[in-house]
Amino acid sequence: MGKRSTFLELKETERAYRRDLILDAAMSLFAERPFHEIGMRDIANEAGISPASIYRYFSSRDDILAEILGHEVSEGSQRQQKRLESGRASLEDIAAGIVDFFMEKEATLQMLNHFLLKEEVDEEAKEKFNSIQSHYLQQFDQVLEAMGCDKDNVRLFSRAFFASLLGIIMSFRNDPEKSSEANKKHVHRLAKMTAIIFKKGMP
Amino acid sequence: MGKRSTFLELKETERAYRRDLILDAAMSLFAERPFHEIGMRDIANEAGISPASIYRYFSSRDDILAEILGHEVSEGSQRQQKRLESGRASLEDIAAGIVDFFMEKEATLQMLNHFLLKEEVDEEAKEKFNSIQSHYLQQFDQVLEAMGCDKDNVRLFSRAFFASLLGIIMSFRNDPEKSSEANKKHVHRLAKMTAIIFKKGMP
DNA sequence: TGTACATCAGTGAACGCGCGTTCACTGATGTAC
DNA sequence: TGTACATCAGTGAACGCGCGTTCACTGATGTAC
Repeated sequence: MGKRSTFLELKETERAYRRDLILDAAMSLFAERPFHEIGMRDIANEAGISPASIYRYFSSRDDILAEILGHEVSEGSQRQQKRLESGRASLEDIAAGIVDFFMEKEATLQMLNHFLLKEEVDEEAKEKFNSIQSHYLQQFDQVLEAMGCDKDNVRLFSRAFFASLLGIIMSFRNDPEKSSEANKKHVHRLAKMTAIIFKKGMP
Repeated sequence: MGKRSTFLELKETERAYRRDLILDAAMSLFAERPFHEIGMRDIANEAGISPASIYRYFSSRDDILAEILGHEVSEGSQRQQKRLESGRASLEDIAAGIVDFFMEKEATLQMLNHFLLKEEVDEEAKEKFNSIQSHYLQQFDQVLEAMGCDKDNVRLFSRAFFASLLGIIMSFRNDPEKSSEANKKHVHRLAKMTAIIFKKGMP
């Protein structure tokens, strides 16, 4: 049985590896273009396989989106941790990090939005998204605790703060009357101000 | 020439009236169902005309959306003004009003989002949206000024505040693990807390 | 060593549906002379 | 009073396209005996 399980494991490893190849292909596309424009055929093409093959590894498009969002969020989380450990991390820095993250990853923002707004997402993907969200928010609680927020009230506070930043990014990231540089600056300014305000009001 | 212009005016009035009928039909649909589910055929049907006819009055679906959003926003604005004039209007009350407004009008929230996120909107609709947005934000500046916000710094502050509320509503309005009542309560709590924090930090 | 069978990655082509928009046309009403 | 013409609301049907997903199949690899 030892040998047999090794074979099986190998198979699973290979399978997981191919799965990742598809995800990588998709992620590299999403890094370039808005996510509405990227279909299963594009992903398949980029990965060098046929569209039908994707469904051997993922149950739906939303499933892929959720998976990618998970990757991105966990990457963002790690950056946040590092910033925290490096010491230089006021609430403003945290906010600036979040802004940078999303301004750099338009597709990720759109995916987040997709799951926050759409209702006919398939169950599997929806659950993945919920778990990503609650996982991240919990981690964010800890970040704020580490910044000195009162432990008993951190939950509400951190959710309000995070969602506020998200709203600011979504609302002002793309004002067509300004250049993209100017927009970035504007969002940063708003985020900084908000961070300062929240810091003053931190429980 | 007096008579002729009267005829023309009459015609235009009738035309505007028919236009409004279409908008009313659309609005009553959007009040019931999420806006992704409502197509031109549905609107035409509700208005009792053919889909093709709609294009005699509107240049595109986005055009209708922008128009409706305009109506809704101006209604919301009026409510806000009344609340302000009635005296009972702390920053918390303003926030609660905004939350109520959007929680009651899911489709409006989705339209707002649609214009904030999509990029291939036709020019006419885009311009309408921009004008609605900047108009509302300006009005919101005045509201905050009336609450005692420093005139020189009100712009940034009011934008940050409004976008924060929007982010909170979008993020937590629809947590599938809670009932819709519980979600509403949760959003209200977050909004209230945010309002208090912003009040403390008001320039 | 050989044969029958199971498993599974991979695929080209098609399914199915939705949906915004346009086309070519009809019919009613008003205008010019 | 009548005729020719312009204007415009309104329409049924079709266009055109996108796109997620499934189907029926092939081919390679491993397993059982």
